[in-house]
This record gives sequence, structure tokens and C-alpha cells, in this order.
Amino acid sequence: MAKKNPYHHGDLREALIAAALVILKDKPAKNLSLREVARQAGVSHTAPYRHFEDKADLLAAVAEEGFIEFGRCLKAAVVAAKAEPIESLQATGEAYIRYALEHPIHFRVMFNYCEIEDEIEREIEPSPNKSDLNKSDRTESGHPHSSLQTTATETFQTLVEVIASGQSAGVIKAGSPRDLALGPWALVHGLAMLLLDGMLPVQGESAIALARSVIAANISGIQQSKP
Amino acid sequence: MAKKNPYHHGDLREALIAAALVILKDKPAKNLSLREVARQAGVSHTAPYRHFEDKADLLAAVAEEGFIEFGRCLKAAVVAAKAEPIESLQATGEAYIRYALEHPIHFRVMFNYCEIEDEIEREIEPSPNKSDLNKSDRTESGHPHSSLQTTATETFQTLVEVIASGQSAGVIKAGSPRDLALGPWALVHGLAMLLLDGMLPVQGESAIALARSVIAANISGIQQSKP
DNA sequence: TGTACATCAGTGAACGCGCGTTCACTGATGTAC
DNA sequence: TGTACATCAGTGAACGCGCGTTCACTGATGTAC
Repeated sequence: MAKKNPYHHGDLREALIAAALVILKDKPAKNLSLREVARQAGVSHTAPYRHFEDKADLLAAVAEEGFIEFGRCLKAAVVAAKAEPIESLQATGEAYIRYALEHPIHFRVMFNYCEIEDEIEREIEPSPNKSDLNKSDRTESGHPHSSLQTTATETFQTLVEVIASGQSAGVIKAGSPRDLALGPWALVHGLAMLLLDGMLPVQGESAIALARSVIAANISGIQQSKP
Repeated sequence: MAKKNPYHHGDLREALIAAALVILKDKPAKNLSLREVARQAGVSHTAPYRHFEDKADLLAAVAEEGFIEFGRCLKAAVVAAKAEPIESLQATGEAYIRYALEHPIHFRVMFNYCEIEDEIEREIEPSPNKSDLNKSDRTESGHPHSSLQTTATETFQTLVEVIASGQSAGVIKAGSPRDLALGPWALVHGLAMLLLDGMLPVQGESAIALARSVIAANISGIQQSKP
């Protein structure tokens, strides 16, 4: 119904995340303030505190949203490649790059988040009697936002499973699937970072094409050599 | 001679860079303020302005220092590997990882710098009559700190040259050396990032060992297949 | 259906803080004579 | 060797700003009776 100025927003939490994304479009990941987010969302500067503990909490929400969609993209790529492991590996790599290029804001928040988190932890840790600091939305591991870590790890699992099924099919060489997955992962991750940082003189679809060939070369390095 | 409290510092510029590195050890790359750097260096908070235009200028100096040492490490690796191109490639990759792990602060500043720079540029650009903004220490390209970009590009050249010499020796497959270099570069870069961000459950020498095997697999993907 | 009340999302004034930046200054150092 | 002066690195008070955080509040909504 979208009333003009409703006192109650409806879904301010989502609106704040959306506002953060708008702001992050214009300025680099850091430096965004909760006040600015509130301003962008058109609410008072204290309203965000009803939904997020602090800035890191908001960014964690952005990152989590990102990881969920990211995981969806990677899995979709595997599905689209049917049961062909090598094809799946190639498709997953491309999907990785494509996601990074199409959602640069999310991607940066997702993978630069640890820095912010480190800082928060350092600020908290000085007083070691932590029992009174255990806020309700912290998970049991004691690590704030470790559900985020879990999501990230699960995403990587997609790749590990593809490798494992490639080994079963005899097209990928033997070894720990985790270790074997690391190469492709690092490759696409590094490529994504370099592309986002503008270190490479390519953009758009030609960046995808470049990624495709680089990924292909990398995959051939872990393939089972044919007799 | 180290007088107690000399009015003139001697080499405040270097001292400020060193102070920044100390601060960056404790807190993530962002958020450091020139005031804090001055405090750490034991000078008044306006003193840094004698040597750096602003925070980005100081960070650019850190990054440049990093790139110089980084380039030195990579070239040393090539030299140590004599004229063996595959060996050189492997050694360069290892040196890349080793540098990142041993100089995490520099490495992060070097490769996250673009974000800061973007922000600075956006702040400057709104007024398009740029002639009065051309500070003397900006290079002719108009891009602030583009000497930094140059240094970064030159560093990458080390890798391209190794690829090219590998092609001459017939041990690396044909194609644009630049494109072929991109895979190994992205791989080691991504690996370095993932390691620094603590996304992988390895540390120290075992991280190097892991890197070694991942790099080896990657190299085999661009080798000339033997008849 | 109406009334009374609890709940809680969002408000806005107020605070203290660290920051970047300015500006007139101070005092060490180098140089000309 | 001594004096006078220019230079400029570093000082410290002052400013305005946006931030995070607090706190008593307001008013919309849901529920019990």
C-alpha cells in the first residue's frame, strides 16, 4: 500500500541492507557509516540499531546474502553442466568470475569482511571475562557471525564435490579433493580480485572469455593424463 | 647521534611510513588516521602534512616501498632458478606467496590500495576544471600515484618474461605470454589472498608447501605437451 | 464491536570523541658576506 | 670566525564535521477481555 510516511517501516532491515548496497556502489566498502545508511533509507539515525548491533553486523548481513546467492549460482552451473565433471569444473569457475563481476559490491564485502571482523574482535577482546559480552545473536562457537563462515565453507564444498566426482569418473587425478580444489579456487578467486581491482585491461564479456581460457588451462593441470 | 628531542626529526618521512606499518600491524588497513600516525611517530599531528598530502599519499608510499621489495624478491627467485624456465616459474610463484605471507601489511596495502584511490578520485573529480588541482607530485598521466601503477605493472613483467623464455626454450606452449602469465598470476594472487584472509586451514611453512603443489599443478597446464 | 493496555519500532535532542584542516608561530639549519 | 638573514620542518591552538551511542519519548499495532 506504500503509505507516504508510515511510522512503522514494514521491513526496515531489508531496506537498510538495500541502502547499504546503494552507498557501497559509490564509495569503497569501508567508511560507510550507520548514520549514512539510515539517511539513505530515510529513517532516523538511531533506527538501524533496532536491527543491527553495529556496522559489522550490517555488513555481515550483506555478506551472508551474497554467499547465499553466490552458492546458488555455483550450484546452478554444476547442474547446467549435467554430470560431466570437467565441464562442471569449467562452468563453476566461470560462474565464480561472473558472480564477482556482476555483484562486485557483494563480492568485496564477502571477501574483505574478515578484516572488519578482525577489528571488531580486537576491540571486544581486551576484557577477557566474556560471559557478559555474549550477545544473543552470536553463535555457540563464540565466533561472531560464524554462520557466515559456515556459509562460505559450504560454498567451497560445491567445488570439492565436483572434483571428487571427477575422480570417481576417472577424469581427474588422484589426491585429496580438498587440495585439488584449492588450485581452481585460488585461480578464480585471484582472477576475480584482479579483475575487480582493474589490474587487468579487460572488461565485461571479454573478461569472461579470458577467464574461460585461463580456467581451462588450469583444469588441464589436474586432469588424469590419458594413457 | 640520536639527540633526545631534536626539533628537526632528521627523516620524518621514513619514520612516518614506519609508524604507519606499526599501526597497520594492529588494525586492518583502513581506518588509520594521519593523526594516529603522527602520534606513533612522536610528532605533532600536523607534521605529516609536510611530507604527505593526505592519508592516501602516505599509503601510496607504503605500497610503493612494498612493490619495490616485492619486485626484488621475484627477480631474485628467477635468478636463483638459473635459466630453467619451468623452475623459474615455480620459484616466482613461491616467492609471490612467501612475500605475501612475510609482508602481509605491505601486501594488503599494495593490492587493496585501488579502493582507497578510487575514493580519493571520486572526491576530487566533481569539479572538472582540474588545472588548479594538478599538484606538483602528480605525474603527467593525470592519474595520481600512477608511478605506483607503473611499478605494479613492471613487477608483473617479470612473470611475462619467464613465460616468454619458456616458450623460446620450447617448454611452454605457444600463445600470448601475457595471457599465459595471467593464469599463474591469478593463481598465486588468489592463493595469497585466501591465505592472508585465513580462509585456508594452513599456516607458515605448510602453507608454502601447499602453494608449491598447487603452483606445480597449474604450471603443468601451460606446459608444452611432450610428443 | 469496543475499550484498555502492552509492546516495541522508530524519533530526535544531546553528549563526547577523533578526525582533517587552517594558521600564525617557533626554532634549528644553512648560507652569504 | 662571526653576524645577519632566509628557509622551512615541526608546533599547538582552534575550527567545524560526522560519527557512535544514550535516553526519554512517541505513536502504530496487536491482543486480552
